[in-house]
Formats: sequence, C-alpha cells, structure tokens
Amino acid sequence: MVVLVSPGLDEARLELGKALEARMMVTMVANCTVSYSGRTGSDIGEGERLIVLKGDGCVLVHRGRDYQPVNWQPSGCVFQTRIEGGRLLVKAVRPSPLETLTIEMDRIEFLSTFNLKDEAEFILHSSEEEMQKAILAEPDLIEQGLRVIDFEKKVAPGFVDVYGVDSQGNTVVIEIKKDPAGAAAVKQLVEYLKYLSPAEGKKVRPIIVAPSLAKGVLPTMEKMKIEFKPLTLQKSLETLQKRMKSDQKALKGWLGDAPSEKS
Amino acid sequence: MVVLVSPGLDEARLELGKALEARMMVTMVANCTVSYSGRTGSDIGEGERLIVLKGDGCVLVHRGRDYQPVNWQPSGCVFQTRIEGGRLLVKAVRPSPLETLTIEMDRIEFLSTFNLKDEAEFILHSSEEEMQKAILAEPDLIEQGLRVIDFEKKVAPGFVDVYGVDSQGNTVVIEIKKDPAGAAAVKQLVEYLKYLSPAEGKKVRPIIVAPSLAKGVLPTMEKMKIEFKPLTLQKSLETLQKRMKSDQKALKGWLGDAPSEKS
DNA sequence: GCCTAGGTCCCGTCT
DNA sequence: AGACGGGGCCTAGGC
Repeated sequence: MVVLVSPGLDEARLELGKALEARMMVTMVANCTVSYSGRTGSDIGEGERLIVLKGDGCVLVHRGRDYQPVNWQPSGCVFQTRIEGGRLLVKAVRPSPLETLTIEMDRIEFLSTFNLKDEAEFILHSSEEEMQKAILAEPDLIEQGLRVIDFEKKVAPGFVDVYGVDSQGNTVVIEIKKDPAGAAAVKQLVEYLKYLSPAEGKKVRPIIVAPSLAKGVLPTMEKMKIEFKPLTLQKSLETLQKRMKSDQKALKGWLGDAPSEKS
Repeated sequence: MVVLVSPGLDEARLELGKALEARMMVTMVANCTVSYSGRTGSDIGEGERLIVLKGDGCVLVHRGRDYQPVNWQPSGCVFQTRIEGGRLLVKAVRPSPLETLTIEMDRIEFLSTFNLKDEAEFILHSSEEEMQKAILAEPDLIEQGLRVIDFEKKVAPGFVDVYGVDSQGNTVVIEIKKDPAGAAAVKQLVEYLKYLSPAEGKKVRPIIVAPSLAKGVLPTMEKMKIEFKPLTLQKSLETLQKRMKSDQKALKGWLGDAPSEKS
C-alpha cells in the first residue's frame, strides 16, 4: 500500500505506473479535465474529482455528488500514462468497441494504491430467477395440475420464461416479472404468442406472474386474454426454502440419517 | 482534507462523522462485510474493499475488480455510524423505496475525506439528439425537398422523432437511431403508423434513419414498406459544424465583422 | 461478433 | 406518487 499526499506529477506517474503494472487498485483525487471519445463523445472542464483505476482495466471518475461516475471505462482497458505540458495524462483505451478516455491532471491532491484481498462470494437473494425456480419446483404456485415442459424456451427472437401445459392440455406461457408488470411485459408476452401454437383443439394461455400490475395494462390484458397470477419474491423464497427442507429430509431418509459428505 | 492510514475504529468514526456532517466525500479501504436489504437482499463476507460515501448521500462499495460496485446506495440516503463488538458499522438508509445498506468494518487500512471543488459543466456530444438536430437543420440530408413540420410529435403511444412532408406532399415519419436499427426500432415506427394518416390522395412514408440496419429486420421493413436512409453520428456532427460556421459567417456579416461579445 | 433480456439497474420527465 | 423511455447504460448467456 502506498499513500502520497500532494505528490509531484513525476512521483505520481511513477507510483501509478508501478501499481498498474502490478494490477493494483489506484485511487487519486486531482484537479483534472476528462474527455471521452467512442460510441459518442464527452468533455468536462477543470474540477477536482475522485479517480479510481482497477487492476482489471476499468476506470471511474467521480464528482463530489451523484451515484454515477461522470466518466468511466469498463473492464478490459489498456492504460497509458505520460507527462505533457505540465500535466499528467492517463489514457484508458478499450479495444472493442474502440473507446478512449483521457484524464489530464494538473494538480494531484492525493494518490494511493492498494492490493485488495477479497475472496468472498457475493450472494444476491432473489430476483426473477428465484421466482422462476419456485415455479419450476412447485408449479401449483400458479395453478393445480400445471406441468412445466421447458423454461427459457427460445421462440422467434426471445425466450419464454416458463412453458408448460395445464390440466386440460392447454399450452401455458408464463412471463415473470419481479416488479409490477407494465406495458413492456405485456408486449413481450404478446410477441411470444405469435410464435406459439396450442395442441389440436386446445388454447394457448398466456399468464403474467408478478407481484402486481401497473395501472394502464388491464385493458390490453383483457383484450389479449392474458391472465394474471400474483406472486411475490417473498412467497417464492418461502416456497424454495420449504422445498429445500423437505429435500433434505428425503435425503436423510435415503441415507439412513447418516450425515452427508461434504464436497 | 484528512488522510488517515490504519486508523483505530474510534478515530475513524470521529473523522467519518465530521466529514458526513460537512457533506464531504469520504473514501475508505477496509476489511468488511456488507449486507443490503430492500427491493431484494444481498450479503457478502469478509474482504477488503474500497468504500466511497458522498455528500449527497450515496454510497459505493467497490471490490478489486469490476466496473460495477458490488453494493451501493443511490443519492438521498441518511447515514448512521456506530461502533459495536469491535467493528465500525456504517448504515446508509434510503427512505423511498426503503432500503438499507450496512457495512461492518473490523480493520480500516485507510480513510480520507475531501471537499471537491468542481463547478465544471459536463458536455455529452451524443446520440440521437445530434442526428435529429442535423436533420432539422438540413432536411436534405434525408432527401431533397423534405420539409420538416414537427419533431418529438406526440402520437398515441409515444413521440415521433421527426415529422414532415416530402416534395410530393406525402407525409414523412422519421425514426432516428444512433446505433444499427433493430427490430425494436421497426416495431416502434410501425406502432406510430397506426395513428398517422396521409393527406388526401397521398401516402405516409415511414423512414428509419440510422448508421445501418441490424441483420433480421430487412424482411419486415420491406413488408411494411419502411424506407432506410443511412446517417451516421459523424455525418450529423459535420453537418451541424458546417451549419454553425455558416451561421457565424452570417452573423459576422450582420455585425459588420465585429468580434462577438462573450457571455 | 451480434442479439436478447435483466438489473437493488439509475435517471429524467411527464401525468 | 407511478409510469415510461433512454443510457457511452453494464453484464451474462446463446449462437
């Protein structure tokens, strides 16, 4: 770890180069201008900003406010540094699509480099995927007798979340949303319908599964005969939890209560 | 500006509190766990991360790699700090939607606080808007004789980018895309067509203006009789540039070559 | 490489 | 407030 307060440009460039070489993270606070050129272009004049360069080749330039960086570059960039006209220039070039971020610093308040030890796994509890898992594990969440045939099924250009048949032999097409389902969700489902046919003498039943419906969509849904089945993340998680417990119990039974091996 | 290297928890909490009170930016590097609870939930175990807290109440927790923060909170949060069980806890609570981010640090490598002076304006040279401006300034970019009547014209489900008449009196409806136009662009344009009628004995001519077309859309476009006019952002910018120069020349002429005032 | 869809998307804008 | 669309969106998964 290196911490420099108000380093000279040469000193800063030296540490910066060493750190980038070693794939370390660098944070700087500097008075700078930033310009971007690529898919579009941008410019911002002089100001003090926090600059973060990571070992995987991404860049963040943050102002004193706002969640979003004012300029950035995603992972995979090649860095160059050089001193020119009394300024420290840092270029981050992304090869594809070709994009260039250029930071020109004339006064560096502060520079530090770190090697962050972090092997932890990130666990996100629940999203659409959890709802899908719950439906696959327990189709009765939607309705009794539903059998799931496929999921993430490819139709024309897109993917049906869950695809199955109901107890009457009708085709069931489910679009899952974790947030209140709006017009976009309905449109998506309607689009899929064009490419799906029911069995002989049967119907296709499009169903939106979501915690609730946005306000304007009811008329369209009625017109298109789309059904709505409320399901929350909460409920999905509970279902999966229960399922896991009963699976464990079943496993115990199979193994005669012996503790299972660890992988 | 304050810079502390390996501060104790109490010292860190003191500086943190002072900085947050003063709406300054704080950056820390610490061994920590982070948990989030709100629209969904997440957890991550022990690891060293870069933590940024800004004066407008947003938080970023960055790992050693990846462009995106592993955890975050947008602007508008209320911060709380406290020491508990040998750890420094920082909570960032967002009132609506109610979400809580909790960072528990047990070893702080580094803490710094800054007051960033930055009044610069951010200028994005970009995108659809420049292309639209270019077309409005020079309709001949699309075809000779085109007259623009309106832009961002409201029709039932959205806004028509540019709306005009061609030299034959046909209605022209233009959808602009800065990227290769895909199925979505075609669909959007088709949607608008339902709500637009041509003049007596005339046609409605839908035109997609984009640098190129995505691969699958040609059949649909032919079927729907949608025209394609290639236009790049580059070309648009050149046109606007030229336009600006000629405007300046005209202005100079008006002012008798006097240098224009600075605002 | 392109295309599709999701995200704790974030963000502005309008009703 | 909710709803809708755009973003240099980013990112993951298929093909």
